Amino acid sequence: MAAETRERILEAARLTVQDRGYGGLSFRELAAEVGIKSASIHYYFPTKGELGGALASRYTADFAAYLDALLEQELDLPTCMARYTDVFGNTLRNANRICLAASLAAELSELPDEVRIEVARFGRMNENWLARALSAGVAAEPEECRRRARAIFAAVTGAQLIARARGDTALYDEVIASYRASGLLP
Amino acid sequence: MAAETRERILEAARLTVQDRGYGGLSFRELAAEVGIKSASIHYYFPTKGELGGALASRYTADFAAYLDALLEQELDLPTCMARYTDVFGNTLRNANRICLAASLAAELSELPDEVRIEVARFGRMNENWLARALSAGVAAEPEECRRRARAIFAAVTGAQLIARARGDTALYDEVIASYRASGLLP
DNA sequence: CCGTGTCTACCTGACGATAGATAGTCATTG
DNA sequence: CAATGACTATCTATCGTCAGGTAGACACGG
Repeated sequence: MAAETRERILEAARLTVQDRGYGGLSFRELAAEVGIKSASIHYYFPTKGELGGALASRYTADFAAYLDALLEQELDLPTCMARYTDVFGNTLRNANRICLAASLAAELSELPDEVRIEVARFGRMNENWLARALSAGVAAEPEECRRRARAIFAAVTGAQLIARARGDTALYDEVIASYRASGLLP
Repeated sequence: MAAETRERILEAARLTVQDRGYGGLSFRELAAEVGIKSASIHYYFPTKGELGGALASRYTADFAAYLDALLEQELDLPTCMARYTDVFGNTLRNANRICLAASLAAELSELPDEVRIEVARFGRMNENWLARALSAGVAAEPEECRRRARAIFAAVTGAQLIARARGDTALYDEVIASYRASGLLP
């Protein structure tokens, strides 16, 4: 039970931000969900900015761990990409939530610096991973891989956002299929 | 000066939401920008939800008007698409703002119903327009046009979001170029 | 084995700031 | 005169934050 409360706070905070944004996250509501008092959250995270930073940092780390394990399976490129887009698809299907970084990016000017930095880090991490995955599959030049990686990350993020805005999860899969058909997605 | 204040409120509110999200919009700050008192805004928009709804509705209408005028110019398809992506690019270059609907979509669960409805309407409008533009240029079947239209709208939205998150406007143009190179964008 | 000190993991209670909202007032304009 | 458009003043709710307290666990010197 030691550091478990800290985990539960981070988990609950993540789910809230993915659904309602950084502004929709309040210490009191969060505390009620976890089953403690709001002041206790300050014990673990002195300020909201530190909570947001820890949250985003953790998110990137978890995401990266999953993706790296995926790359080690040495799947063929289309399957690997399908797994990648599935991560975002599952988030969407799971109570209509979007990528934490996308949620935060929309409110960028409202964020403390430490959170903003983490949002950018998440983007770079995805870009790096995608570039690696692409270069392993096709013999394209590094710069072309990087450009394509950015495009894929942006496109997948957008698909998630507009599918949710329309309240239709199936739209995500349809858009991803269209990306594949057009040649954007291997 | 009659209905002019109302316009100034809507304009200022739009800029704020595009930068800081719906939650970042407050009556007091907005009033200060316009040069009136917060109570006076309630005269025009009794609740925040009504302000948000009017704002999003106006945004969609203005956007649609511009796009329809674009279509009437009967440009070739690549040029037409370039004009379309330029709209989002200009928004981004203009003080690092994103599409109003994308900003709102990220906070979807925080929005009053009337605003949520308008966000979905904006998406449908873009999809409809893009489908029309595509069908005028290439002899593709209607359903294929629609799917492609959705994909383009999603991809462009995503490009805007991640370019801002990374704090690099040039990233948007690069991603758009990559969409074109991969075949997603005509 | 007892007492003292320190640490963890919370809690109570309150702070000032700010949020959206409203009732009532008043000057200007047609 | 009556409608319009803005005002003052205030309400209640909620926000992040903080000072300070407490119950229990653990270590250690005598």
